[in-house]
Amino acid sequence: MQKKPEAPKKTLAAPVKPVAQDPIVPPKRAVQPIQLVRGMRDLLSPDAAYWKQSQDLARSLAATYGYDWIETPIVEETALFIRGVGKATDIVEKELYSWETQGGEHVSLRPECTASIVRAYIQHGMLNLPQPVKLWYSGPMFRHDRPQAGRFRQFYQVGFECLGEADAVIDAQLVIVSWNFLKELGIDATVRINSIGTPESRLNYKNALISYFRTKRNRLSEDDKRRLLKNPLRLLDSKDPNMVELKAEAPQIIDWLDEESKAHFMHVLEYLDEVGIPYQLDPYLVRGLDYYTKTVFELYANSMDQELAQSALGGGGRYDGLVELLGGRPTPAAGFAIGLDRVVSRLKELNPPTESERQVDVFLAQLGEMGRKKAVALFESFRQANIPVGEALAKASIKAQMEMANKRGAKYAIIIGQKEVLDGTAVIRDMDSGTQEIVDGKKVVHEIKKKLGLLTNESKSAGAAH
RNA sequence: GUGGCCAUAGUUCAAUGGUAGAACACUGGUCUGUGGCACCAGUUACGAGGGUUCGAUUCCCUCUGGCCACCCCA
Repeated sequence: MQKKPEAPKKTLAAPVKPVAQDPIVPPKRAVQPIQLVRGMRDLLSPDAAYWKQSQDLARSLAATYGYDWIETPIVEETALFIRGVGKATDIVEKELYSWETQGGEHVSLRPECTASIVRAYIQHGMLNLPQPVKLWYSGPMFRHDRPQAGRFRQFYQVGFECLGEADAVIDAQLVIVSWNFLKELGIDATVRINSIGTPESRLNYKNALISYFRTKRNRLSEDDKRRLLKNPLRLLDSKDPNMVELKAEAPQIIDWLDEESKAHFMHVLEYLDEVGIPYQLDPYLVRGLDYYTKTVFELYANSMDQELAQSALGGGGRYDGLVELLGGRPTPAAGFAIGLDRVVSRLKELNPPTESERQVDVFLAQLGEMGRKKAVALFESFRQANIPVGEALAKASIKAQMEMANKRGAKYAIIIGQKEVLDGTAVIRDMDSGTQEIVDGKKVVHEIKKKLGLLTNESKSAGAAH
């Protein structure tokens, strides 16, 4: 190859008159590629196995623990979340995707699913079903938060909710299920658990906390002063080093629980002890949603190297007041949700993806137009026989096809060229040994079945009778 | 939402005030009858807009997106 292009380029360039009538320079690209919307992402095929693994496990746990499938809409009336999650929470205050529809409805993308489940429970009269009603869900949630690793604006949760039963054993079993979920995926996690009592006892505690911190007001950071006014419970998980000291002296919620909540919490812990679930009592654990009562818990990944910021994998608790708050009859309930995005990234770290691309046992290679035609038909025969076969029908070179066969880990390559078509045969190549045999073209599927050990005794004789 | 760092081929990374290279990947060839090797060739990028400048991918501003910390949580 000479450098011929030089000349034509110049001759082409010369006659172009710099008319410059249109100042718009032809763009390098026809159109600009469009970026992802902030905080959104594509889930791609190489990760499919991890998603499937966790979703399958959720499904099977649901079956064994007796949870029924439910899927609620992604869009709900905004009021559901304002009432359900709580007006003063971060989720509602600054993370809600809300808009007004053409019809004037005020709707939002769900930031979590519990409120929707409760709405469905009320709406479908599930209180008439045998109690408790146990439901599980899996799907995308949306929060307009600042994205970071492990934090997306559309993220996926799988959750279990148990409505209509107040007993502490429910709380315990929910912790057990969520723990088992992570455990069976091979994720080492810690349960942190606490009780925040009834709304009344919590209010008393809140007041005690406020008066305690008021006396230390001058030692609080601006941030913490704001929290003291807005959500004093949040002061407890402040990371300000100053707070560690102040916290130690602060009243603890445990001491402010009513007798019933205290007993309830003790029962929950006893059940957990019985099953041997490791947990940490965390007197500072208060969840960011208003609806929780009594038991609250969170699951954290135990990271091996450095402490990851986004290590919260899930959480849940009891929400005895929520059904009533959303217009149903007073109904006790509890549940949890686990963040699949973080679980999947954890799984991926734990079991790095293997190099294996789409593996097939058999690869079908063809040569020449006649061979290709035959191969198209033969591929269909394999499909009917339910045997996955790789192909590159659009490729002409046998070499390229053999490369592909190798890349996809095929044990056998079937080769059909001009010659085979004329003879009514096919070549089967053993990719490991490199040996080849010529078989009757009509029996290729049968031969491959035999080699792959897919023949039962019956089909063996059936194949022979053919 | 606040603050900081960052943005170059599909990916991981270079270089440069005079419009860009490598590796891997991809496509083709050596080789219309055979893969795991080798060699050769080729395609593909300065996130967007504005400013400074004779000239900007490089400097400045804005936007967009990513990462980190906070906030909060999954």
